[in-house]
Amino acid sequence: MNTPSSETSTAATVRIIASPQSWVEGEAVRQLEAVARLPGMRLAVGLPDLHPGKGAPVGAAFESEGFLYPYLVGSDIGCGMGLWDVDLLTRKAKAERWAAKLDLEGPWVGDTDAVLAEHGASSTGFEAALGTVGGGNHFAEVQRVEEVHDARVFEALGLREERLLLLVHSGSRGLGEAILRTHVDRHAAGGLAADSEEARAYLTRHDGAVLWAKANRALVAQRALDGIGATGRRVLDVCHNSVTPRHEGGRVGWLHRKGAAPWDEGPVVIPGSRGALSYLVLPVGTGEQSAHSLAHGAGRKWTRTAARERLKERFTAESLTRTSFKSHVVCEDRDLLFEEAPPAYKAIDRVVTDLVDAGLVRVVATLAPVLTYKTRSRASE
DNA sequence: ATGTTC
Repeated sequence: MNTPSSETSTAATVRIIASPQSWVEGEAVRQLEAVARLPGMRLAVGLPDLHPGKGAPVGAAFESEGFLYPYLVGSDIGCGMGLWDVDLLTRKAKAERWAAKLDLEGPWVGDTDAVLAEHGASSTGFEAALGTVGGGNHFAEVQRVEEVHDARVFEALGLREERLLLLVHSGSRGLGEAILRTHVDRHAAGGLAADSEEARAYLTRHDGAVLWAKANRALVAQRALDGIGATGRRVLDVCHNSVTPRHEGGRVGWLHRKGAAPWDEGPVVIPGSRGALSYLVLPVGTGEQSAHSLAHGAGRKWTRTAARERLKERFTAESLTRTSFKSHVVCEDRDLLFEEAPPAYKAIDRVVTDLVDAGLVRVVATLAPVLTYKTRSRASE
């Protein structure tokens, strides 16, 4: 038998950061292992919200060398979470009134070029979607502070227990999808040599989409704040779908995040389902074991189809527009309401506990939903 | 996830 060496050992390290209590679907693990066998792959990490995706798993981070993989980033390049401190007291919240009126559908009427420029982004031809949350698991949510666990960090962020917050989950809409399609048409799920012209071209468009998505979250926030008659200050904004270079010891590693929040960009919010707490956490430790990444949410437990089938038997659509927190959900797409219902997701407290136990984060505060905006009916457009 | 299913 040959002595193992770096030359003969090509498989990446596979690591799943989840306690036995955190249920992870077998298919997600198989997908993680398949990604680990791709050329150049060094490390494949599943976070506790790991679940199956289209070919590659979601809730995962991958480090490669020499090759990068647009397919692993997926179509929603730049997707992420932004948190705003709202200049309004929680006791002044008018959730029911806001739920009846708030409307973020349709193109935003204003100077989109100026909004993009503010965020270092430029026009792409997809500006009709700028300022819209999109579909799937995207949302804009007004939240209140449930409990402060680390007052020092909470106050250092300029936050106040009695004030509302706004969390926006959205991405690059049709732009990222178009960028991935260009790649997939030619290479399918195959990667690109990192030093190739095609890789440079992809990364240029990718970086543009990351900035565009950040601008999009800011405009969604502005529209939502206008809708509730408030102003806000952005506290944080992190991307969980991207590929970025990491320079270590003269080598360049490519860090792919697919539904994985950054460990190395300060505090992040890890949202639960739309009927659960969200966690404001501070990354701690070294981040090495988790590829400098964190869980990005609760993680889907049931497929969209399974959620529709199971939950339509148990709940009326009307009942799902209110939550156990007495918060309101604006979701006039009936199927989406069932697909995104809380039972379709894993328990967020377990996911966050796993991150705490792994020495990756400290909980700063928990945030409870007041009003979740998913979508108004298309008929109103 | 998606100017989706003109």
